[in-house]
Amino acid sequence: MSSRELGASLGLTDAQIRKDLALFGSLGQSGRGYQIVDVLKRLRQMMGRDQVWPIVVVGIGNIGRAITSYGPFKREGFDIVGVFDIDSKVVGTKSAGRTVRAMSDLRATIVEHDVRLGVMTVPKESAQGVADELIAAGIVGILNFAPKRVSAPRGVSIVSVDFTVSLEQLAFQVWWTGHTENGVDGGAFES
Amino acid sequence: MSSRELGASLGLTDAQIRKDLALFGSLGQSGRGYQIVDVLKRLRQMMGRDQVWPIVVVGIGNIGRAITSYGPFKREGFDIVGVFDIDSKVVGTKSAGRTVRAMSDLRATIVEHDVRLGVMTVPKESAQGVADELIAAGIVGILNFAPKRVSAPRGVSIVSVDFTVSLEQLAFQVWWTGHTENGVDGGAFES
DNA sequence: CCATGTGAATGGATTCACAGCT
DNA sequence: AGCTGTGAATCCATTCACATGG
Repeated sequence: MSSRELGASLGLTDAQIRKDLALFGSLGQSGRGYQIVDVLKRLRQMMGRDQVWPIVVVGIGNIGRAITSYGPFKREGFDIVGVFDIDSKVVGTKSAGRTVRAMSDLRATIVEHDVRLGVMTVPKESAQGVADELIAAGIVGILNFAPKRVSAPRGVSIVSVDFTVSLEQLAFQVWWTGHTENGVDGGAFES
Repeated sequence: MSSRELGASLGLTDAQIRKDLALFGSLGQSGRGYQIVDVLKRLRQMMGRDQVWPIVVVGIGNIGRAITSYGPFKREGFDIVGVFDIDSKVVGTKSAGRTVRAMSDLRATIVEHDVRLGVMTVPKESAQGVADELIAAGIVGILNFAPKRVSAPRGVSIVSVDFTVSLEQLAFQVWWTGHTENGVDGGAFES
């Protein structure tokens, strides 16, 4: 596939594609374009995406259940090795086939599976406390769904998902489109 | 508050803050800084965020329920005026105090409340179909939670939330941090 | 001939630095 | 003095354009 084709399907110019890919070495063949399967493999290797990441999910409310039953994670190399909740009424029940365990089991699971990533779907009141527990147990990356900033020591990454921000982004695009008759350039991920 | 303080708390330079705010007019006072409450009010007005957006939610599974019970939407000016599902077993039940309605009621609700935004939390198989229904009923912005690209005609905005992307972002940050001993600059939304 | 990889040119955004206001 | 708003300088990403390789 040529950089032109690749770019067209991603909404980028051919030069952009070449410049970016060239950063990772000479992945194409002059006159022939890119062997995309090989390129993907190379990129995945070089960006640490050729491994399976074990993850834990803490907080089995609506979002927690949605996460545990979310198929695409597996295919993208994420393996849920434990789901946890504080609430003793929830502990012992099943979520997407997995038994919910008590927080007291957290550390053992993390150590056993060498887990580095945790998904946190808890109420905002518990967010910082649970984050601290995760970090104390050895987690170095947290995907946070609570609408609350969580602080963590250097060396621990936090990525937050805030539905409100996404909805605001959408409202702005709609407003702007109606306001100017010009669409918003959503970039590569517009749809 | 001065541009320096504002910048520090957002991870930006003072010059950046001043340049950006100046785009919207002279919102600060020389020698005194910015009156943030006023500035926020001005910005909200100028960016169409001083109105309440009625929204509908389609698909009352785990994510749909999470959305309907998500408090911050209300505070940020989004008002859920209807929740819908295809499944007749779900129709008539309650989600966060709201009765789930049949898809046949969708258009009437949208017209009645002049709804322009829809949140779509349906399986990926139904995503395009439901999107088409929403658009046909007059929706011009869709927040899509299905792990599937949805196409829409010009003039309709789509914002997709893909948990996998967020988790990949996190995994990359963690990997990069461990790989280089340098943290990743997460920008303004790092935590 | 076709398409990459890459220096050079371009353009837009960030930073500098300071006149002017409080 | 403290701080804004803004031209000028600087930086950096994108685009251009072409020498080189298949």
